Amino acid sequence: MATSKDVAELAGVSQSTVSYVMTGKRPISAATRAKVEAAMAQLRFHPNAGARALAGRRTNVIGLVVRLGVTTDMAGVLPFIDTVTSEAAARDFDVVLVTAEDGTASMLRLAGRSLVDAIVLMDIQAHDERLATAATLGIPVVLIGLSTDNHGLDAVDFDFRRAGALAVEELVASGQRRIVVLGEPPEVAAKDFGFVAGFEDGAVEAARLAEVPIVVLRPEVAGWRGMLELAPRLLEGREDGLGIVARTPQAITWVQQLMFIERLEPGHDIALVGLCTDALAQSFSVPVTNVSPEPDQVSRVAMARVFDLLDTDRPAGRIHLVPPRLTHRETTPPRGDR
Amino acid sequence: MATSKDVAELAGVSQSTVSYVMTGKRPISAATRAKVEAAMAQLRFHPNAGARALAGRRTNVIGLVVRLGVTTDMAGVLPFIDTVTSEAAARDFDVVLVTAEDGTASMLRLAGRSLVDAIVLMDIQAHDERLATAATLGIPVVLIGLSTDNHGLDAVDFDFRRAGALAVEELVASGQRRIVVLGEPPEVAAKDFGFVAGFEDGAVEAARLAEVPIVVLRPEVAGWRGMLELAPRLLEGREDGLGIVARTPQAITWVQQLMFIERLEPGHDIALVGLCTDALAQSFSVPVTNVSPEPDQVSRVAMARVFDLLDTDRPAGRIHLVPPRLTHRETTPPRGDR
DNA sequence: TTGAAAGCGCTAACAA
DNA sequence: TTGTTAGCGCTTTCAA
Repeated sequence: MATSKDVAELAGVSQSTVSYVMTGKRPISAATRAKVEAAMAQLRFHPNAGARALAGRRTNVIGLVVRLGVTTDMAGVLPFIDTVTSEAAARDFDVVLVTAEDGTASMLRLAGRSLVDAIVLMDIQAHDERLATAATLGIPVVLIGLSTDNHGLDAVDFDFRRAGALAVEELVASGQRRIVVLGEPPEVAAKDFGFVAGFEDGAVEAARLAEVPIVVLRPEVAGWRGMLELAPRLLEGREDGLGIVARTPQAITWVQQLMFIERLEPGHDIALVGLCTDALAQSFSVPVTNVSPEPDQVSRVAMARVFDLLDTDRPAGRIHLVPPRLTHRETTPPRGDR
Repeated sequence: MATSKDVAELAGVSQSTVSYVMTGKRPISAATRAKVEAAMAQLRFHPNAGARALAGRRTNVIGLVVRLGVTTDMAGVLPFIDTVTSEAAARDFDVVLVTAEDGTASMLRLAGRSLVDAIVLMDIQAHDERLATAATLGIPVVLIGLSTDNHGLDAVDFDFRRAGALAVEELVASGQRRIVVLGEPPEVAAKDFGFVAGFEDGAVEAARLAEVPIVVLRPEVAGWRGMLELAPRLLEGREDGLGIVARTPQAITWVQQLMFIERLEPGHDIALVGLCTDALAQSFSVPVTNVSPEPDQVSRVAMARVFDLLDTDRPAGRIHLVPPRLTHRETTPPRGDR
């Protein structure tokens, strides 16, 4: 591998000039810059990351800490990971991905070894033991998700509360007189994710304001079994106009399947709003009216925060909520129907 | 952050001794080792990754190059990513994740900057432009997936051909007299993934050996629409005993939904074998007899190869195929039925 | 069994 | 606008 010294020699300049051409931290004449860049290209020069990190104090790597074990739905995390890496790449940063149940040790390692410049922490729980550690790392940390105590760290999240409200508002506006929210099975609810409660609270509050009865149903057991047990209570009172809010992709699938079995027509006999990405909403046999959790948007904002904290030395502790977006599809009647 | 020099001073030894305690590359007396380790703990010492990479020539980081854009199913990649990172962590390695459509530039960067010690390349296509570059990187590269020309690189893959055969064999053994393989919509087939052809070839070959008619059906358009158009041909001749092989999670869902609509009972009126993980197979309303693509196993073997190439200097170019595993569930009748 | 010292390849003062 | 030079924190000869 060619070094910056090689480049300097070939270009007939000093090594520091090569460095300044790369970093742009001091003015370089056009002629010199051209010579250096030609030499770099000719030698296929890449600056050694280790040396760079050692001398400057930037690694150009950020750490992404995810806990896949706890994550609600697998497919759901990927858009975050994807957007985080692309946003990083756009700034010439790389991403070290850590998948650990308890990321505490990993974070201490990443920061302690000066392997990364900043950390993005995902899957935040209402009571999250990792945050105390994260706050003492000495490098910027941005949370994707909210905790009851963010320990002064910047946080970005989807506005789940507003999302729950939006789903209910759509159902009410389309004429439904009874709302059911399909909640989490006990394993997930026990995980202490703030967004589950937030979504449900938002839904309940919106129903209260609209003076429409609402009930949150939670399967006793996971899987289709739990869904079947819930079916009678779920479909109860549907003659008056029933609106179902499904909080997960899995729940959407189940509701659609249940309606097939019962020969109920989505959007006519029963209205359904799901919380899922647009792509998924469109893939169902009957396209689902959905509230999108905007993973791309959330990740993009989180990365903007990261670079913000890296460039300027702003005070941290800000919270950014990404608003939900509802798209009307075939599982809800046109507004004002009935 | 404490440095190894600080540790050396506190322990009353030289800096090189501290280094040797960490690397274990020369014998250290028990007493000295104890002193040094105490000092390291007291100072919360973490060796600086950049300095280490610069002086030694190991970064203890491996690169994982994925192309999420092209990937067939999103949820399917996560187990690979998860296992790769865990296997790395077990060896005190970190993973830099790159998501790029064309990973060529990324690989050159990762290797050129000496950011990683080795690379794992995923989503290999039959004709994969990236492999020529990968082969000249000067660091170990292990492929997850097969190409027509592996360029002398080590490759690990699931045995899709055998998997296709296994699915058909199960259906034939359970008494089905006609086999339909539900293939890919045109966008995916066009991606030139060897595993699609491999799976289908394996299925066709097995049917030929068993002298059972087989047909591969490919939806014209993506989504449920394409599925509906296929329905008549799919269900054709089911009176004689029809066995369906669904190659993707999506296809399994569709087949189950179609059977619901047609009031056909899976495992009785029609037999179904799906290619998907055990976890997914169990989550369907009727648990699906499945062939598992064993992502954990594949990733584990791939990582073993990586460390093998890193430690010893073996010749590369080996191919490892992970055998499929079929689990009988409720969508196929007990063997010998009918 | 241990220490001293010379770099690894870059960045960033300090000079000119 | 450019060059000189002193490190960054580790690994690894070479000596003892």
